[in-house]
Amino acid sequence: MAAATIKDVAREARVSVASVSRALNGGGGVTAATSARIHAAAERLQYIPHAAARMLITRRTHTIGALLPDLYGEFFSELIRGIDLAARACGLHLLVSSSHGGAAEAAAAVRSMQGRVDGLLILSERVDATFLRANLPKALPVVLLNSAVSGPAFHVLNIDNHGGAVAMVRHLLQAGHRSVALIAGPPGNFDASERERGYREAMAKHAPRAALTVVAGDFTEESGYRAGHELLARARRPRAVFAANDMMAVGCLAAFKDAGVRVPEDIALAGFDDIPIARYVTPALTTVRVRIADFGRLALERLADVVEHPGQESPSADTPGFEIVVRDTCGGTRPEENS
Amino acid sequence: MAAATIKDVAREARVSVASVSRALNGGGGVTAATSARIHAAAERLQYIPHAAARMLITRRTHTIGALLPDLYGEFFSELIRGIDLAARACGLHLLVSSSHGGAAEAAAAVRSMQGRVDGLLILSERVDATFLRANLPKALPVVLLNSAVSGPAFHVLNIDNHGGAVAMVRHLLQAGHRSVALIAGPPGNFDASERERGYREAMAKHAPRAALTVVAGDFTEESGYRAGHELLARARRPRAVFAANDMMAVGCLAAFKDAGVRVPEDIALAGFDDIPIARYVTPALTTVRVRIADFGRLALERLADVVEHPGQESPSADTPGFEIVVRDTCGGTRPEENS
DNA sequence: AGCCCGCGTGAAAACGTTTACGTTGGCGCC
DNA sequence: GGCGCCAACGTAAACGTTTTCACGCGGGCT
Repeated sequence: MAAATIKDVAREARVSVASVSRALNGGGGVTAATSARIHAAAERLQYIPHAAARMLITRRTHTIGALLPDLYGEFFSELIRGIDLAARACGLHLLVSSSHGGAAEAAAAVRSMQGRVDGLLILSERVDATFLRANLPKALPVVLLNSAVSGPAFHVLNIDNHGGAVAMVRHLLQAGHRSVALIAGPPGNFDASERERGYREAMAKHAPRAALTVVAGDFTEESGYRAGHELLARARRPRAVFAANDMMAVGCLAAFKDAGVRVPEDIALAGFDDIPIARYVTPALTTVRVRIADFGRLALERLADVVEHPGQESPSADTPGFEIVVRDTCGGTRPEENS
Repeated sequence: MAAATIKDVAREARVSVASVSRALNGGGGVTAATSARIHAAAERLQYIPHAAARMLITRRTHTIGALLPDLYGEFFSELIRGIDLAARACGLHLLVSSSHGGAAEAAAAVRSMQGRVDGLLILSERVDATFLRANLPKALPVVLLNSAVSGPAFHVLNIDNHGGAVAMVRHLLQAGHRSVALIAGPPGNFDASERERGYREAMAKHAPRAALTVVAGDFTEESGYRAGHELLARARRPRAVFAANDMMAVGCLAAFKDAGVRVPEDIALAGFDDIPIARYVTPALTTVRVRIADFGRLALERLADVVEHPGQESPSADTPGFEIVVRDTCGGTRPEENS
């Protein structure tokens, strides 16, 4: 038997479809008595409004789309978690679409989401302003995550890469380490460049006379391992190393272990992200934790706001908080761990 | 300017809307010439069919819903990844809905997905056969993941908990350890009970004279830690410990370390899941890896099949493969690591 | 030559909902 | 008591698509 429609409910409750719609959607204009009769009828028939029909007439899908490059690893797991939680809180559905390497794929994904979503959450390296303008109807609300595109045209939400890096480098310096080297992230990457900027800025401010040491990396464990060996081979070893993300720090730690260099006695080490593994390597990794789930939540709330009140003011620079999580790899004083 | 509709395209191409629909949906009955004209017009107007209208008339959403208990951690990250990949391959959208602790929440989630999806992928402890029958229109295709509900009524897809446990226990025994203890998972849990069943079966078969040792756990790191101490306090320490999941194994490892017990010299240890952390603890954890992404892929493909060909035969017992990943905690011979 | 078939096309119904607009009845007010 | 107004409710249009049906027409068959 096919699902009950609004007409069935109307017939059952001996009213018109209009009254059913009004009673069920709460928009007044219905006697308490009839409303009760309608609700009873709906309950009896197990009536569930047909979402598509409602979308069609309302032009609202109550769904937001999340466009991600790939959801491999803990970062995206946490991100989606935060987004999902917030979506549920806002009464919105979440349509995810990930794993598009190329711009063409991303374009196809965007296009296929047309009309299924009220707004779009986009986190992708490939996506820049021109791409967006080419592939998006400008009516569709969009919030960009961790994106280099700026300007008042789009809403952007970034992790505090810069602030976190500054805080960590300052922490290392204040722990007594004179020189801090950086293992950088991949060249084109926005997060990577922001973290490097933070490193340079903090060094310039708090250790203006120290030499800057930057070795290349690409956010992978292997690149961290290589970078670790490269640092050890240098004439003047740094006293501390700040890896632009945790995976590289883990690789670097392995390199130090293999070389018989003690951490943190011989050299201090810190990462960025606070992935779960950071807690379990030995010694446990000092890192900067960014509240990824909060990040996702903020992004969705912002998008929901834009969807609800279109044509509002230009983007505010909201960022989720971060914390320096001091564990065993950085030496110096060790405040309590904030779990 | 509002988005172009099929009528606009029809006017632009000087044909009727019916022909536009036919031309664009590929279902013959249109001259090559007119088809070309229609495609050109559609291109010119940037026409994108309105998804809701299509759903309404077609009764197909080209979307499948994934109902998960919570997407915290690597397991769900991988699972969604596999599902998403397969969904893209099948040309389906993915609507996720997670984080429903209670049955009431799950029911609400299911209800709100009504009409938005062609099928449902459900992974939830709370969901049993009666719940499903109460909350689902029986027309909606459903595939249950890792669920205890059996019978021909529903399609079920399970991880090979039993097989993995059997294989691991056998491996430990063949590595020369006489006695193997089990750190069990939470009592009501389906995965946990299946793994315990595998443990008992393998012990009965390969070490019928050995004593069975089972200590309680609940899949958390803390419970593993407690279990580790409990095992050490026993009069007769087992030679090997099989933890029903990796997190407990990690906790147990910490307990052994704290107690000065060497792994694997004094006691061997193995886990289940192969979470990323397993590789990074020292010594690296031997465990059984289940291909979670494959699991998600299989589940979605199965669901897509059911959606496409409804009323087919009862569920086949498809399960994703697993591998014993031998690392450093189990002693004995060490084959190559298969990464 | 007449007939029928099939192909290309158009008109219109249908999907289930919301909502603008009538229509009714009851009630207060003069 | 009549007039008008408001609340409650019904009617019907509209959303954008697919799909069924009918129509015209050209050509191959008998």
